[in-house]
Amino acid sequence: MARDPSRVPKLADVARAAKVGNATVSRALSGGKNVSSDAMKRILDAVLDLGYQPNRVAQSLKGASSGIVGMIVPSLSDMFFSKCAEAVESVTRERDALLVLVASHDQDTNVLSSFQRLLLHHIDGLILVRSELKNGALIEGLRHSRVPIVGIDRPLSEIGCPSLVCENFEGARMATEHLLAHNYKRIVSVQVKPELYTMKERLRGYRSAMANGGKRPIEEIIGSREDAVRMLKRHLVEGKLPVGLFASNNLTARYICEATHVLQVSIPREFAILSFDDFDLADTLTPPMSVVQQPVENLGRSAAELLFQQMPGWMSRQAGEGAVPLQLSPQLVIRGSCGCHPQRRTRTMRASSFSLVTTGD
Amino acid sequence: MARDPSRVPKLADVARAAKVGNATVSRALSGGKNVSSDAMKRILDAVLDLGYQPNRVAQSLKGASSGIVGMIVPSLSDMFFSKCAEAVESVTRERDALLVLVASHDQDTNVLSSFQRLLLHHIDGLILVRSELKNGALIEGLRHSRVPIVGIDRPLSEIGCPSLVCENFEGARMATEHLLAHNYKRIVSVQVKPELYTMKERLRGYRSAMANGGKRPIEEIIGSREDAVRMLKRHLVEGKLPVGLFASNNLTARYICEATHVLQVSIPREFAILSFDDFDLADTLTPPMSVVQQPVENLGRSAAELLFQQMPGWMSRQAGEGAVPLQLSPQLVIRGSCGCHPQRRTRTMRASSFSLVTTGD
DNA sequence: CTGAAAGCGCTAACAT
DNA sequence: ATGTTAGCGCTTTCAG
Repeated sequence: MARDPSRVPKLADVARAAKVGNATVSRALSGGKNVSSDAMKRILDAVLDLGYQPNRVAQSLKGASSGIVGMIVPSLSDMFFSKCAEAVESVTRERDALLVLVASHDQDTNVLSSFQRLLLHHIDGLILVRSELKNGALIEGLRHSRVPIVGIDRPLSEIGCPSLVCENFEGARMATEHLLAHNYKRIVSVQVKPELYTMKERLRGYRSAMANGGKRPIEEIIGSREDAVRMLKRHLVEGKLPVGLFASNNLTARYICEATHVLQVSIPREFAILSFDDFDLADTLTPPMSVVQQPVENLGRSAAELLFQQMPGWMSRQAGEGAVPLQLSPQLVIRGSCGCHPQRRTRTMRASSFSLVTTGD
Repeated sequence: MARDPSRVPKLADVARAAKVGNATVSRALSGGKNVSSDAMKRILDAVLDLGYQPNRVAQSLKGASSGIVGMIVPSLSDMFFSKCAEAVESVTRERDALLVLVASHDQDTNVLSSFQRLLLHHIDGLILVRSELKNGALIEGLRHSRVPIVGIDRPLSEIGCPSLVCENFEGARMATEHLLAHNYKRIVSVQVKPELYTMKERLRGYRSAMANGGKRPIEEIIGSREDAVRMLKRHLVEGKLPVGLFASNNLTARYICEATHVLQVSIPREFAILSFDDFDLADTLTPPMSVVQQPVENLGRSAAELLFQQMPGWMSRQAGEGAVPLQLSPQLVIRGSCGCHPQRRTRTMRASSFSLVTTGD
């Protein structure tokens, strides 16, 4: 029978009901060390009876953990980031923590101000996604931060923090090799934001594969659908063999798709495409888009789990369950746009193992 | 010259530096009422000098606002919701508040537990997206909540809170009328989660238009791509006229797209499609998908602004700037899948005004 | 094992 | 206009 209707029970109420001191309740509820089993029982009863839940604000003012995790992403509406965020959110929810999401729009100044804002709220940890870390003040601020930080999509060596990234180099190399196997006249790397870490790595992978194949790398940078149209026009080729395009991420792929649509050119007859990053409807395009698929869900979950391991007072699931690997393998998913015979079955390949998998119907 | 390196300055530090009492600093920083311009100046100097920023945790413990807004969405990785969230986040960021995002996965129990968790963190307000509100305990909890709540995508009449929704009925009616104008043999409504408020409204709109057109409504419910395949097979028609499909949301449209792809049927030769909800790549499909576009960004921003208006201590931008309209008009965007001649230019129509707009190439 | 008491940093009376 | 003081609800010494 719960006591008072409208009032939120506080720790002191529990103490009174259990006929013990405040301190004993506090101890009982956090670890239960130094509490007689008798007192413990009465306290637990009172907690249940009153429906008591500790006030997190008071807890965090006192210096204990706040139960709030921050996450800074470039954008919430990009599928890659929102899937990451969703994975992180599910971990925080499992642990009864809260996730604060902030969009940086790829601006260091936003990252810095958001970070400070988060600190004022006593966050317990931060997940930083694809932040460029150019700004000196930002780097200093992060480096001396007392809250643990885990990165995603880019190493955080500048600030000495762990980060979860996909094997971008391998993925790009694998993709390029696949295109090479098709014997296209030329194979072009197309990127949208070449300054990003991931883009540089993927470019390295592309170059490496091209060098191995004895081909001259051709590298394009676009920033809009219109750019993509101009770029495609330049590469419209007389010969029979189509051009192979390696799109470095989903945005690039989207621009190219839109451009091929505008130009009414045929895929993969005139242009073959293979893209980094999977996306909605990729397998419904005509032809379905072959992609290098990142383990997005896994990146998010692992980052969150690693973060919790580093947050004092949030001991990991099974303590010492093992280190989280910081590099995750992408998969090559062949669907048709690369020029492969459009079959019903999708072929899949993992970067590290190179095993060939076949997925259902 | 900032004082101490590693220590975060507190209000008392400012007071000391400015040679005034704590209370004066507090007053100066919140409204600046009852502070001599002389003291004010010294305080501001000290604040700048020390780089002081008020500790939000202490503020919220004291009972003032916490600067945290909660938002419960069914999913973070669905474009509709993540775009909403992004709009809300940009408003909270403008106001120096933080946005906590929680995924409910359409489960009332999750909504309830998340709501309680949010309350323990003293959130200032809540945005509730498409919650079904079946659970009695949830309704009670929300109704008696002392924090303002604003809904999105579904009215919140059960708990007496305002909500921003799209004119679903009008949008669906408009879409169906458009399909009717094509004179298809039959026009079928397809839905994925008929129990949702939006789906019911859209069904009403569909029925209304069908009744007006003197046609018998045909209503399908699917839950997967396989369902869509079976559904399409059933409707494969002998005659020349294709079947017109009204997909009630983007997920429905996706299933149908995948199904047409599997069945290798031609759009809009055999099946014409018009979908509620726009989505990435909709205009890159073959043929591009005609859709009823919701003003997602606007829904999010308006909901957030309305919420801030209701949060004590966060007076709205220009006080009394006017009431936020709770109904927003969707737009009909014709791209080709409905059977219209695939033109370069996209035709657009707003639900309320029915003006015909033409958007550039 | 337990409880009394001192804050965490801030705000809001209540004096002055 | 300004300073003093009493908490907000909790954790944590520190004596019993």
